[in-house]
Amino acid sequence: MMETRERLIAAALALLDRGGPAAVTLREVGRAAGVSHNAPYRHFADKDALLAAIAAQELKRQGANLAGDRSPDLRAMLKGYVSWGRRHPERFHLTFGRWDREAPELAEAAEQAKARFTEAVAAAQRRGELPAGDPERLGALLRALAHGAVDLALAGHLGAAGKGRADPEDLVADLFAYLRKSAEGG
Amino acid sequence: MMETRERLIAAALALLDRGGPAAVTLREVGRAAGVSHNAPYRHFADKDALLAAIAAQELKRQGANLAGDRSPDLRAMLKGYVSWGRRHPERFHLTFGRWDREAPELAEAAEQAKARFTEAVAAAQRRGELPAGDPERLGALLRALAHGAVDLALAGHLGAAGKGRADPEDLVADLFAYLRKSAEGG
DNA sequence: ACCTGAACACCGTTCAAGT
DNA sequence: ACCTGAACACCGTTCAAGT
Repeated sequence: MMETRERLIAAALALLDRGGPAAVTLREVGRAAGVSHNAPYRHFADKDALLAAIAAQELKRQGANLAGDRSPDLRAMLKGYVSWGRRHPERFHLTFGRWDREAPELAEAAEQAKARFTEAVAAAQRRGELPAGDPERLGALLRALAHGAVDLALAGHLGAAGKGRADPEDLVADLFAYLRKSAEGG
Repeated sequence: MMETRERLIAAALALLDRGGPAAVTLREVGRAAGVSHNAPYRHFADKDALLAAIAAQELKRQGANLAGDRSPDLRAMLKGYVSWGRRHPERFHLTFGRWDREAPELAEAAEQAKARFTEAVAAAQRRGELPAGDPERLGALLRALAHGAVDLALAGHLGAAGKGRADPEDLVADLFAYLRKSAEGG
């Protein structure tokens, strides 16, 4: 039997996916977890803390998916990020939205993910696929593009299907091509 | 004297800036506008429609700011977008967040802004500052980067001040540099 | 055409109390 | 240590009624 805390998180995650943070009512969470509507307060400070726990769990799962590979490929990491965001819009917005201090475990998970990503950028630079320079800053460029492309696509601001249509995957590939060309040209 | 509808939008905008969409309660909006808490329903279908009206107004204002210049500079447009987003986080999230059908005037304002931007991209291409190719797709790359950089910065995911720190403005400048180099190299 | 007061169903949160 | 039922203040929305 799952612990109450885990059941609460699982129930909240299902509600989040269905209708966003507004649909995550503690009453519905409690009902789905088989407890009263204020039992969550024994496990989380408030509703925001419950949502922060979901975000931390998503961040850790993404890290775990990549932990299998000894040195994960940069393109694979970005592809995974993009496809996860498009598959789970509400988790994407929650996880990479604003957290005011909230849970320290969230900040730690984010820091680890960033470090892994920066390492993959440095590896790609060594292979000559990316231009030289501070890998953290180049990594920020790649993360910002992937994040923005997914966010705009989810909001429908990237253009409808047809002529000028560009998927987030296309934009990431475009940026890689420009960066590689820039690296060779130097 | 402002029309009631305008006073409602102005009051809602002030509340949005202070505390996000959750702080925009129709009761508070009505109080600030000097009407009852359900008078807004005479002007907007519901709370979401009121928020959509704010988003449309912001989009139009951004367009009006650029309308002064006959052929607005691409860098200036992106700089304006970034600084607006950083100055008004709640408006940024609302305006470029998800709208489900909502108001048609919103989609129209967004379409106009995109067209103006694509034109500026094409002009920069003619000047040789950007590589050749579909201007709409290259524009999507630039918009996605600027949008993602602002969003990550607002959420605190771009790194704290210090070593690897990169502001959205820095990332936009980096991308321009890579693209120019890529254009020259070809 | 625009506005109001009362009412309804819902929500986050607190609290005294139970095991 | 964990959970419950009742209660409080708040919210979006509807409705009958007013000018």
